[in-house]
Amino acid sequence: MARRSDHTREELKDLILDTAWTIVGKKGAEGLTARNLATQIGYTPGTIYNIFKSMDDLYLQVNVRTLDKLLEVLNSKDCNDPKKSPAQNIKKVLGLYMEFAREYRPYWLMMFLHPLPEGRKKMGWYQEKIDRLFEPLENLLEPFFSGREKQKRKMAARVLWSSIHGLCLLQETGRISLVADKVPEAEMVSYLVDTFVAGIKDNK
Amino acid sequence: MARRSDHTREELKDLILDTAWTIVGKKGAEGLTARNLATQIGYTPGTIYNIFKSMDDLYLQVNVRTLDKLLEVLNSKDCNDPKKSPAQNIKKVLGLYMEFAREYRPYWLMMFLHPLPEGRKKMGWYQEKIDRLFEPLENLLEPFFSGREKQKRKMAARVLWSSIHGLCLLQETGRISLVADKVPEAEMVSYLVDTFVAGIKDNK
DNA sequence: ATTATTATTGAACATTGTTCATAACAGTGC
DNA sequence: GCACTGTTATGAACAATGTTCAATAATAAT
Repeated sequence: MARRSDHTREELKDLILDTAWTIVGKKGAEGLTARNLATQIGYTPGTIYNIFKSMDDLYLQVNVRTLDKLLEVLNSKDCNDPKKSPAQNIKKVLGLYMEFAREYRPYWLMMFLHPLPEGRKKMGWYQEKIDRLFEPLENLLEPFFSGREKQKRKMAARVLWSSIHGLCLLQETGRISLVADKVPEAEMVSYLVDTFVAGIKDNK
Repeated sequence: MARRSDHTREELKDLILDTAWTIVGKKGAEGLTARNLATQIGYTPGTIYNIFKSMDDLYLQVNVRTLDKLLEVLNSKDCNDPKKSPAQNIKKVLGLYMEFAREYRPYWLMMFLHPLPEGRKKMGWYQEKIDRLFEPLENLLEPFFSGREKQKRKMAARVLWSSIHGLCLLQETGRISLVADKVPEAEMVSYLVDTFVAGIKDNK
């Protein structure tokens, strides 16, 4: 039996979350089971339930960590270089997104593919956090829209974001052989942005 | 005990598949369990394993059915109306895709979200079937590319398809509040196609 | 009828998440 | 030191998963 004073409640929470993080990194979301996790930290399944309401709760916390990392990346200075054209900055931010999806694949897949718990509607704070994913793009699209086209700009950001998101999903799940005939994915991002941006300009 | 001559092997396969289909429709992929299915057809779990190698095998067969339906829709005459502009036809086919995703949501989600079995790489025929999803778009994009730009046309089709796919995924999983401020999704499709097509023309 | 074949069964196993009475512990008061 | 109190970790137990496989029931063949 683990000594109950080995860790404070706070330490234990961190320990569980950290261990969960490395498990997901190594074996994916499927590998994150209560018993597996408990064994690794030298406790038993029940302990986890003293700290987290459920496994889904723990999954969510891992997702939050992933989301925070992603938001940090997308808000980096590199994506708002005044010396570069808007299109270049947009390419940069979308490229960073794609890079993140690959580098943190198991976490990223967990965030978007792993089954969600039922009562997910009550977590407004989580939704708001996710919605912040659009902000960098919205800002970068500013030069292309007038002040009263804010609505349209928001829509453009969401459509563009969905596009890159769809590309990543097909890429990372391997469900569809996207890069048929060996077209590098970076070229696809580039093509998407160039075409879309050109379309925005032209479509006014 | 069910009489062994109640159904031929072939009838049994159809019965299982049909029942599986309705279960997924009602309760989603999660509701499709061996025991649940077996009970509904008046047999026992073991019987399913006489017909299908595993539950994953059965999942795959359901996906095949879904995929066939989808391919049929996307290849309908409505998407190749010579009286309409290419952009209008493209809108039509993407709109049909989105409609399908909503109408057949549980099946569509199962196809793209449900965990895949490990040895999925060996099923070339399934991959080829999925790849046929791009064909309608590739054809509709023909007017915009010269004969020797076939490669580029393929890429454009994949990028555009991924875009609508990403939109649908975010929509149907409800993970992200895409339609913030009540922008109808049809408007987003319209905007995507108009912008993208305008970009193609301009970007040459 | 007897035998051979084959389809169906259902108990069994290894996994899940989850609960909860109980035991082990740390602290407090005397 | 001892008894009491409150917290924390436990691990057995429950339900439900996919899956296997010897036993059995139903049919076909002889």
